[in-house]
Formats: sequence, structure tokens, C-alpha cells
Amino acid sequence: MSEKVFVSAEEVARKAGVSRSAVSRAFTPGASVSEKTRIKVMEAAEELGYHVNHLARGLMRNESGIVSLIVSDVATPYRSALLRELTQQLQAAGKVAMLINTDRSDGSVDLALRQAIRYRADASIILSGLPDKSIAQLCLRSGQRLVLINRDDDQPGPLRINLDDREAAGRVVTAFLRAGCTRLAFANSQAGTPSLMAREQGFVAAAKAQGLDVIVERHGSTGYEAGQIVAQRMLTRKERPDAVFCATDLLACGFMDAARHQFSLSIPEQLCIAGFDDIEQASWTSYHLTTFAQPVVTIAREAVTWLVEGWEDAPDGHALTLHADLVWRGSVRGG
Amino acid sequence: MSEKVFVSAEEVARKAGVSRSAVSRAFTPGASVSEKTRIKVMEAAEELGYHVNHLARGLMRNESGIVSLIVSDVATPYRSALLRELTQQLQAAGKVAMLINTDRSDGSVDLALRQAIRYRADASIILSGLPDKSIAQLCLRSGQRLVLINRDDDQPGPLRINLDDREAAGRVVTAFLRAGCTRLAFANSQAGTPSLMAREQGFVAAAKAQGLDVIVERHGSTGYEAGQIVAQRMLTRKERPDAVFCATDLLACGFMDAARHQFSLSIPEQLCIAGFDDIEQASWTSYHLTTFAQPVVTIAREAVTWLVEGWEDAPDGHALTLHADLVWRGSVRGG
DNA sequence: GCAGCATTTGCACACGCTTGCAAAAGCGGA
DNA sequence: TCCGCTTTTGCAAGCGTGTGCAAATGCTGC
Repeated sequence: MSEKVFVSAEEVARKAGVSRSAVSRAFTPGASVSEKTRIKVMEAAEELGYHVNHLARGLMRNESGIVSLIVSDVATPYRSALLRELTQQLQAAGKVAMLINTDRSDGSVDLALRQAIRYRADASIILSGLPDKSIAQLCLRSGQRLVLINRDDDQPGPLRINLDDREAAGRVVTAFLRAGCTRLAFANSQAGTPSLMAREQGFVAAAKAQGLDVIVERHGSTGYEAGQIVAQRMLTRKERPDAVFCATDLLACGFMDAARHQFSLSIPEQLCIAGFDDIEQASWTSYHLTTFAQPVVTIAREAVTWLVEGWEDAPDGHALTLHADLVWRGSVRGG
Repeated sequence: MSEKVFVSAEEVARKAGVSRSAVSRAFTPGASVSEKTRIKVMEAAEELGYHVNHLARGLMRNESGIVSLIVSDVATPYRSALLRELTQQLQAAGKVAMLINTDRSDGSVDLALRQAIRYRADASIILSGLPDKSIAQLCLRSGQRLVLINRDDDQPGPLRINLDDREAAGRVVTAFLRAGCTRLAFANSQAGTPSLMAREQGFVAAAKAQGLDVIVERHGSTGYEAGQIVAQRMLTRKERPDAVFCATDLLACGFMDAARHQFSLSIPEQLCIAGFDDIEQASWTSYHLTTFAQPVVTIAREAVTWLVEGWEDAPDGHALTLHADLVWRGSVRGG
């Protein structure tokens, strides 16, 4: 490709009439430099357009400043919101985010982690998929920090951030009962993600505890269309449910649209619906969906502070269970 | 932080009983190594969990493999869709994406580019904001490639990818006229982005060419709420518009919801609405919005191939105008 | 002016890799 | 076996930076 000609510390040193180490120290907070030479260096640097080469610095310091974010379905509302928060807070902490998209194949979480290792990322945050044990161990052995968000894995080492999905599902059941619903249903995708399954199982269990059975349907991937299709299946049954908990807001949106426009049901009068994630669309007037808020800023904060500061009390990873607040809107009666 | 101990080529060389150079060559496609030693090296590498240090490689090769994406409003449907496509295609081309979020301050595009320079990014793709001329020049002088997407800047050097916003706006006018509408309006945000303004001006101009005035309202940032507020303003006028072109699908969604639920208007019978971007929600049953599709995959493809291969015929940047296809749905009569 | 001390500076090595260059090894034919 | 040729290998220099160490400089109080 084109020959790159970045200006180096050498040139700045020459221009400022100091040694190269002086330049290096001028750009290293807390290093021993007199204010006078620091100024000289900074002026020369500014004039020449010098910027410290972080590749070289990372090589020396053994700390690249890079944190890799391993994500699939980046364009999804919840994922992109989390992404926004993570990049923001990483930057505020002086790190830089490397975004690795794992949409393609399935083993690509491993590929992504390999990429992270190649760039000597200080840490990797995994939002989707689950790495092979061996490669995860390799990361940890190499001194890389690992964060699993909503992955619900049990291997020690990484920081594992999860929500109280089960318990949240229980709260939905009581909300539905209080609304006078009796025929409960759970709409899920076939993704089989731990958090999705936890919501499903929590919902079914809590209903059973009240002596109620739950209609469960799973279809496709976790998106709007899947919600529509599940709705078609559920609402054509002879025993039509009167309260549906959707594993995800996207599913819920699809479900609501199908219920209203194909089956002319009014929500919440004839059908109560709850979702999970509190994506932006959930608050739109057309949906006004009662749902659980993902505490994205807390998630990001916990992840980033752990990465940056480390935790003394748990040198070897940690599990964190955050609370999902129920956001009452109009799709469930009562509230 | 924790001491990182990645395995180096040295160790692999020792284990495989070859020289360090042999290891390096084994991992360099097209380098001169016998198949026999390549195998030996690969086995040793696999066993030790060796991965080439791309920081060091980038230092030597003067090519980091990093491409920085400079974005604000990452969580927005259109932006995140473009992001998905870009990361995907960059990875397919052997590059890796560095995501820099510029939500915070306004001068932060410059800060972002500085960050890109520090990491010796091979290129930077700017999705939002506009860099200061001087810093952009610095990038180019340093041999960095620059892509501006929908920024509509005129400085030479970067690749500039834009849509035919003006012309698209003209097509909306004819569509509205064909639907029998006579009182046209344009809903915009106050962002004042070049592409948004181009749509507005194109719409106003095309209407004027037909002898029609246009009601223009601008409010806030380019989102759902702004759409609602603009709707409230427009629909409480004595001369209520019967066709509204929204600068953005998000604005359109807000506008539609306000029109339906606050003003009980039916779309498209009493009010025609068109948007721009073709975000996922535009296809949802509740909106079914007639809109222009951003050719995200084409945009990404053009950007990435230019970055990777360069263009001989235009060594020094280029401007590209892509076509936005009109997607007919139900929010405009006729079609 | 000078001893005693704290601060600043420069040298030189290290980080892990690529690559030009020359030496070594392989190979085919006489 | 030996020569000429091609392929493979190892050596060493270099990429741009950080940092320990010793030398140099500055400052204070006599």
C-alpha cells in the first residue's frame, strides 16, 4: 500500500534540541522531566504533528491499551446500546475499543479471541457466544482479562456479569396474576442462550408454583419476525393465552404487531404482554411495552472498572448478578 | 496491572529446533520456508499457544492492520447497521476495526483521529462529525487513508461517499403529487448535517418547481421524540399538511405515532409520510413506512475495497455518489 | 567557592517482530 | 564425486518506544 511516514520521537528530539528519552518522558505522565524541556518538546511535537506510537509503546510497556469487544448482532437495539456505553466508558478510562464482529460462523468467538491475543489486548469483553475453554484459558494464562456479559458460564477466571433473569421472570408472573390473567405463555427464540433460557425456566417455574401451566413456543432467532411467527402460532390455538412474556423486547414488538393487526386484539385489554431489555422502541407510543430494563450503564461500569483497576478481593475472576428493574408501561393491566 | 506473559517466537523457535526467522516466515504467507519446517513450527506454536504479536509486526511492516471507525450515536438503527456491515467487511479483508465513540464533546472527532494516529491505523472511516482540516491533512500526510461517509465535505484527499439526497427528495415530491397531496411539509432536526440539509433543500426546490410551498419545521436531534414534537407543531397549524417527508426514519416513526395516537389521523388516507434510511423499524407492521434505503452494504464495500486496494485512477481521493432506492410501503398512497 | 543533595539528562538495552543478505543445504546431471 | 543452480536457513540490523543506571546539572547553605 502507500508508504506511511509518521514522525518519530527522534525527529522531535532533534528539533527540540534534546535527547530522545526526553521526548519519551515528556509524554509519560509522572516521568522525570523539567518543565522547561517538557514545554520545548511539546512545542516541537505540536509543530511536527508528532503522536506517540502506541504500537511501540504497547510493545515496551507490555500493555496495549486495547480492549476487544466480541459481539454478534451489533445492529440490534440492545446490543448497540450496550456497545455505546462500553466504548464510552472504555475511552473515559483511557482504553480503546477493538470491535470484533462474530456474525459469520459459530467458532468465530475463538477466532475473535485469537485476534485479541494477536493485538495483545489488555482485556476482552464477550457479549455473545461462548469461547472454548482452552482458548479462554490461554487468554487468562497470557494475563488477559476476560468479561462475559450475560453468558452465565461457570468457569472461574473471567468476570461474569449476569442479571437476575429467573427472579425477574417470577415478578412477571405475579404481575400477570394481579392483572387477572390465567392462561400464561412464554415466547422465546430458538437461540437457547443461557439468559433466554433462564427467563423461560424462571417463568415456567413461578407459574407452576401458582398451579398454572405455561404455553411455550420457540422459533428462529431473537428478532421481530420471530415474535410475529410465535404470535401466529399461539393465537391460533383453541386455548388462546391472555398473557405473554416475551424473552426479548424485539420478540415482544413482533408479537404485539401480529396480535393487533392480524388478530385485532387490543393490548392490554384482551392480552397482556411483557418484554425484556427495555430497548428504545419499547417506549415508543405504538408499543408502550412493560419490560425489564437492562442496566447497561451499570454493566459497562462494572466491566470497565474491573478491567482497569482489577479487584483485590477476587484476584481470579468474579461473578456479578445485577438487578433488572421492571419498567411499567401500558402493555400489562394494572401496574 | 497484571504481568502479561505471552509466548514469543523465540520460544517457539527453541521448541521447534529452528531459528527465530523461520518462525516468522512460517507465519508470513508467501515467505520462503520449506514445508517441513513450516509444519514443525506450526505444531510447536499450536502446542505453546503462540500468536504473532501484531503490535510488533505492525511496527516492522509499517502497517498495523487497524482501521478506525469514528462514530457518534452508535446505538441508532442506521448507524449500527452501517457499523455491522463495515466491521464485517473489514474483517473479511483482513483488517480489524477500532471503534471510537464521539458522543461526548464536539471537538472529539479530532481527538478520535489523534487516537487513530497513535495506533498507526491504516485508515479511518468517519461516520459523523467533520475533522478539522489541519488534522485531516496530518492524517493524509502520514499516509493514512480517510473515508467520509455522508459528510459531503469538499476537501481533496479522503474518499467521500454520499447519496443522491437532493434527487431522492425530488422523487418524494412527485410521489406525493401523484398521491394527490397538495400541502407538503418537511420534518427535520436541528442537527444541520449536510445530508439532512440536502434532503430538505432538494424537497423544497422540487416542490417550488411544481409551484408549491413547503412547511418546514426543525427540532432537536435526529430521533423519535423530535419527530413527535415536530408533528405536534405541524398538525396544530390551521393549514394542516397532508404529506410529510421526514429527514430520517426515526423522525418519521415519531411523527407517525403522534399523528395517529394524538391526532387520530389515519395513514396514508389522511396523511402521507415518507422517511429516509430504511431502518429495520420502517418495515415493522406498525409503521410500514415508505422510505429510501441506505445502500449500507455498497457503502461498506466501496469504503473497504478502496482502503485495502487503493485506486490507481484516483491516487488522491475520490468522491462517490450512490443511489438511494425508494422502498414503497404503505405510508404513501399509490405506489 | 564548595560540599551535599535532589533533580534532570543521556546512554544503551530491551520489547517481539520482519527482512535483506550471504552462507548452507538440497538437487539434478555429467 | 563434483559443479551449477535453486531453495532454505540463520545472522543481524532495524522498527519506535520505555526505563535503569550513571553522569551531569541545578540548588541550598555554609
